[in-house]
Amino acid sequence: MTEKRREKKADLKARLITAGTALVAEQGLKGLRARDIAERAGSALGGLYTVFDDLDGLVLHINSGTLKRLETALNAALPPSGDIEETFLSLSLAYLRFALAERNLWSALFEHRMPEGVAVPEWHLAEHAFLIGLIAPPLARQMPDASADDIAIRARTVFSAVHGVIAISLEGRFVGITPALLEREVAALARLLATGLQKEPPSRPLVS
Amino acid sequence: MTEKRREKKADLKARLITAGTALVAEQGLKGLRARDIAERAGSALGGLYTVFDDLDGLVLHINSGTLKRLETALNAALPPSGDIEETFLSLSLAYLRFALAERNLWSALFEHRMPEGVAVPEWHLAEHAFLIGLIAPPLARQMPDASADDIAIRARTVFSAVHGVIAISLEGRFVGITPALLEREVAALARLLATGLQKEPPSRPLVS
DNA sequence: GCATAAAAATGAACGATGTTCAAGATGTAA
DNA sequence: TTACATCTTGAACATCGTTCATTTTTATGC
Repeated sequence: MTEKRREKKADLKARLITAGTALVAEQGLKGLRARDIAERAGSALGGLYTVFDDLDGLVLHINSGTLKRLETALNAALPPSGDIEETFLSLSLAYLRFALAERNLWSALFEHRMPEGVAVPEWHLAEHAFLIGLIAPPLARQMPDASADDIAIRARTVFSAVHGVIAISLEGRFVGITPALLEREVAALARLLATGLQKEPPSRPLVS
Repeated sequence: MTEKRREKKADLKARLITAGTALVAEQGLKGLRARDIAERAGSALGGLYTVFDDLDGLVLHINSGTLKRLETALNAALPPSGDIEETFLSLSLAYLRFALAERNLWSALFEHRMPEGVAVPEWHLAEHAFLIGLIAPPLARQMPDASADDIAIRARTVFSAVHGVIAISLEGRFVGITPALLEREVAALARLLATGLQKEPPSRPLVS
């Protein structure tokens, strides 16, 4: 029965992620402390480092859980029709509501930085792919001549634009904006993106 | 001559900001250390705390300088015509180039967070206003019935959308994208925003 | 069951960090 | 020059992430 060891380790890992998630939700990523996590998870300080290489490893797993919940929320918001305008609008507003509901955890997705020179592991990068997967299909219908790569890039642009509006707003860097107005802006942008972003003619020269 | 004291203090402050700016440019905001700053500025460690309350105060001033350079760069990119499409396109590409040229300093603008519960000081929030001021005038011409507040909000949406595309790309969270393709996406978005974001009819209901 | 070896959990200790403050250095004014 | 006020300094402190010798727990052989 070497299985008991596996179970204990898996249990500790789960408890650490749960504790870390709760702490990020309460105090934000900046307030996350190894000692607090260990205490909350009912383990010794060193226990954390038997499961993860360092705090960044734990944060990656916290963010992984947040991404899974985001995926669930966005999938639930997908309209059955597949109409691009309806889809973008519904996804954008669902994204906004998720960001508001899980503010600190959502922020942690984008605030977290690996140490200088250390890359985000491949398995975690791949977890972001579903976002493109949600946006690309209706977009592809509207860009019949575009390659799959171009559609993926354009889908990323669509996501990034909506994300930018929400992120800048919730960061509170500019003048504040009411939730209702933020919804209005997100909706307006989503509608515009749904109808306007045809494939750019590659030959059209840019302003230098 | 109590002036000599003022000068020395102002000189120290300038040296600290210069040193901090250089260090952020070289190693990013995460790599910024009080001891490194003091050493490079030729002051004792404690000197930093005679000028600033804490490191956040210094970062605010570093970011302030970055914003001023950004303002200069964007003003230089303003086309004489005042045409909205030309303006948005030119501003967006200038913003992208600034972000690429001063990557770490530009990142610091948005990465930096005040400690839990501490607000960004008013004087620094106000320094972001020029961005709205650049975008609002051509937008106002296209939204003759909109209030000044609505135009400011819409201008912020325009900035945020372009910023989002650039930020997500430079964060490298999704699959990488070449600089040329990023320019293409930014240009496509800028053009779309220039022509498409009319004032939203306030009565139009949103999808629930 | 018991003894023994292997593995894992523990928390004191380490190095690095931001910040403070008593002591010394420097500037101001008579 | 002297006496006072002010500023500068860097050792000391508190707190952080991380390590690792020690202790405890688990697995194995008889």
